[in-house]
Parts: sequence; structure tokens; C-alpha cells
Amino acid sequence: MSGQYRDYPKHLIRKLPRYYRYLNEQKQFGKEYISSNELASLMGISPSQVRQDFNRFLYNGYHGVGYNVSAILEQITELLDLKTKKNTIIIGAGNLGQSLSNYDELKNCGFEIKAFFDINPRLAGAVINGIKVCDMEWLEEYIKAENIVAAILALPTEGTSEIARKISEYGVTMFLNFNPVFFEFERDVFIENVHIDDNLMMLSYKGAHKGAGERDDEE
Amino acid sequence: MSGQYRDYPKHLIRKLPRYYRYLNEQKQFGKEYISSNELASLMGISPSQVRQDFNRFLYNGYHGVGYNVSAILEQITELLDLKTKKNTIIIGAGNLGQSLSNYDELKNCGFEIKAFFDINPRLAGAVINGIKVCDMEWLEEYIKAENIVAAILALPTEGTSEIARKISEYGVTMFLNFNPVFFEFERDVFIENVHIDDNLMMLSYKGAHKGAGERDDEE
DNA sequence: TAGATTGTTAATCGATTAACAATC
DNA sequence: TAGATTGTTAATCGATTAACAATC
Repeated sequence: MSGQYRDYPKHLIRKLPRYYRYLNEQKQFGKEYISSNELASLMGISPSQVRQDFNRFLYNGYHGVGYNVSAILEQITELLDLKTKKNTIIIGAGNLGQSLSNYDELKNCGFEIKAFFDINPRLAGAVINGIKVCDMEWLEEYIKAENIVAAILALPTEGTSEIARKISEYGVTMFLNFNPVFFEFERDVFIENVHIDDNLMMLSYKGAHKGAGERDDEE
Repeated sequence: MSGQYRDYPKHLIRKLPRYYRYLNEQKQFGKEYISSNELASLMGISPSQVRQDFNRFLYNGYHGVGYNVSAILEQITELLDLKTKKNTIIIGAGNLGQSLSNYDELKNCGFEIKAFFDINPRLAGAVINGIKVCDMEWLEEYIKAENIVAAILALPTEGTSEIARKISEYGVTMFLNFNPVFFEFERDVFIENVHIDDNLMMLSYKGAHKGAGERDDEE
């Protein structure tokens, strides 16, 4: 948002959520300043790496003291645009959709759930976790009227890609997708796929190779 | 499983699930052989990279023809140990737990859900998606008797780390965790954390920087 | 054989580490 | 000031790309 961004290497951006998590944890513990050494050893990376990364685009280090935890968190928040409110709908009011609707991180990242939509017309009118369920029929109208910019795709695989396309035409540009589906859009539409299958495969691998792996740096 | 593994760089292992997804998709389409060029362009990486990776540890390329899709998939399956059956329980029979219980990839990766466990004793005895819900009281006995090796932590954040520790003492070595919790174990215990918050943050970033990013290579 | 595509070596690029002078 | 830790440059390491000879 504010001002122009230098173009940060995608590579560094990808690391930000991890930094965010650890710094946030430290903040909860009441830590105000943290040294590259401390943070690095918590995260299982090298102090050099922390300093390089922070220096490249986060500027709150103090010689002899460390980095200001809150200030860095602020900067990451700004960079990832987490403060901007993003009106969001969940497509699919089943178990997955419901469990996501009270997932705290949504709010922390600025995604505000405005409504469920479900193919089952009988659900229309219901209220789940304080969020109303709407009939698919109202998708277009609702998206436009309520300025919906993001959608969480929590419906069965089959319908997913068709509905995503439709929704994107109504103006939604951000998608969080839980289905193993491949789509591509021409315009400025962004998809994040949650690949639980990747996690499962890695877990299977790790389990089969006990002892083989040293420390894992993916926390 | 079979034979001894060379120690594959973690780096390459991490890429396998992605290769798996794309190759599997091609297999569904009936594709028998695929060239490094085709696969690379599907995945948004370079043909060189595909050849390097495959050559390092997957050996089913044919000069002038391409790679045998099924054979490569087999090898990845073997490497990640996806065929080995892993008796699994889900802790938490709420929305998340329920939605996971019929997640197809579980079976594909060898994780077989044997039971739910829930802190709410009133759920004990219920059957969800054909899987019974047990009282926490039976955890130890059940894990030992049924040779449970994996657990999916789908309960509220608070209880997670305590229960994980307990379960690991009963012999479970693989954890799929959905909560933003940090743990460490001394022994050969492996955790995969599903970081939906990372996905949300990246989505927020992408949405805020339209046009800035070229092609994204994380599908 | 001609055409295609791999396997593999060498060259490039980028990220991580090491080291230390600058500074609070 | 002495101690600590950053900021930053240079050295290392590793991954990606380019190129082409080997081969089906």
C-alpha cells in the first residue's frame, strides 16, 4: 500500500511468513529486541542469513542491541499488506469451510469472512459461526455489492475450477484453494493452493528415513 | 523400504511432491511418456532442471522419447514410501478432523485412518464417515494395540502440544499438525506443520502487488 | 538414417556463510 | 570505555542454466 515498493525478490518474500511466526511468538513472550543470533538459532538458520535478509529490506537493527521485534513485525505486516481488509467469502459450507471460518489467522491476515455460499440450496439462510449461508444464485450480485475480493474454495474438487472461473469474472482476484485442481487465469488473479498432500508426502518420507535427516529447517 | 537409499539432498526431496502432482495429472490424461520440455513448461521450470533432477535419482528416461510417466511415479512413490501402510488416528473430531477424514490423499500416501479421538467424552462411540470416535482414555492402549504410527492433530491449539507429547510416548512418530504450535522432540519423531497462515500471507502479498510478479512457480 | 531428446559436463548465477570494520 | 551486535563486503557453496555429445 503506502508508497512504492522496491521489487523484492520473490525468494525473500517467501521467507517472510516464517520470520513473522517466530518474531510474533517472541513478541508474545514479551521480547522487545532480538539478536540475529537468537532468532537464527530459534529458526535453525544462520545468523548471517538473518542479518542479510533483514538488511535487504527490514530496517530496525540497533548496533549492540539487536532488532526491534515489534518494528520488524510491523514492516512485514506492511509489506505483505496484512492490514488491508479483504472482504472474503467461503465457497462450500461443509466441514472444511466451517472449520476455516473460525480460523484465527484469517483475521490476522486481513481476510474477513462475509458469507458462505453452498451448492446445497437447503443450507441457504442458515447461520454458521455467525456467518450466513447464501444460495449460489446470489454470487454475482453479492460479490459486486459487497466488494468481495477474495474467495476460499472449500468445496468438492469437481465443481472447483468452474466456480473459480465464474467468481473471478465477477471481480474476485484472490483465491485460497484446497483442491488438487489446476487453473490458470489470464488477468490479475492470484491463487494460493494449500497442498496438504505435499505435507503428507514429506511426512511419509521423514518417517521412512528415521535418523537419516539431521535438523529440519522447515518448522 | 527396499534396499538402501543414497542420501538424497533434502532439497530434491522437497521437489518430489510437485513432480508427483504434475506427472500424476499427465498420467490421468493417458500420457505414457513425457519430455523434459513438456513437463518443464507445465511446471514453469526449465527443462534442464527437470533433466538434472530426474537424472540425479529417477532413472526412466529414454533417448529421443522422454520419461516414462508411470515409472517415474513409481519411483517417487517408492522414495517417499507412500505404499507402506501407516496406521493413523485423528485427534479432534470437529469440523477439521471430519473434513480430513475423507481426504483422498491420505490413502494415496498410505495413511489409513483407524479412529478419531476427542476430548469430548459424549462423542465417544459415535461413527463419522465410517470411523469410530474413541474416548481419550483409550489412547495409550489403542495406539499400542493397533500399532498406530501417525497422528493428525486437528484439535484446538491449546491442548495440542501436551497431547502430542503424550502420544509420542506411546509410540507415534509422525504428526501432521494444523496448529500454530512449536514443539521439539528428542527422539525420532517427525512433524509436518500445515501452515495455512503462510498461504494467506502470500495471497495477501500477491493481491497487493498485482502485475509486479511475473509467473509464479508455486502451483 | 534423420529426428528427437536424454545424460552430463561446464559456465553462470544466486544464495549462504564467513569475517570484520562500524557503531551503539 | 568495553562489550555486543549490526551492516556490509568478500569468499564459498550450491543450484540452475546452457550446451552438446551420446543414443534411441
